[in-house]
Amino acid sequence: MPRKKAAAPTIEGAAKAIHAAIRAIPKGTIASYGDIAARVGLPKHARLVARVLSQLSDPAIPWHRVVRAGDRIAFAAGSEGFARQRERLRAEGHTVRDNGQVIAVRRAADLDQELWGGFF
DNA sequence: ACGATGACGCACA
DNA sequence: GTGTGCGCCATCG
Repeated sequence: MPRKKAAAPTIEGAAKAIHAAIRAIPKGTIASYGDIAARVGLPKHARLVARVLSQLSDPAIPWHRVVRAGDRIAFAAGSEGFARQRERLRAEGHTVRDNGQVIAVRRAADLDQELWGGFF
């Protein structure tokens, strides 16, 4: 059978997987946009993840656990989104500086190593 | 088709 | 540590 050409990922097509990946971030843990994209098999699509979040409708999704590379809040310091995310992150035990830098208790990117690294 | 726009990421000065 | 530039890629006018 003729192989289907690789279609460009769309919000519609990727939203479900991205939602699931974000819901899977444990409480007290943060992950970057790039982490989420890679997790759903779409490396280099961090911006797609951002787009999904910007149009997020389901309030049950812990969007606040998703930060920019370098553990920085994506919103501009001083914006509403910034304030809300900072509140939520602090509520989960993280420290957030005024400039948006997050001193994370735990990062999803390091979770695997935490689970295995100490034993081998 | 083309250029502008993002809740992005990385290299470099 | 901060600012700037460029790559990336789906969307939109």
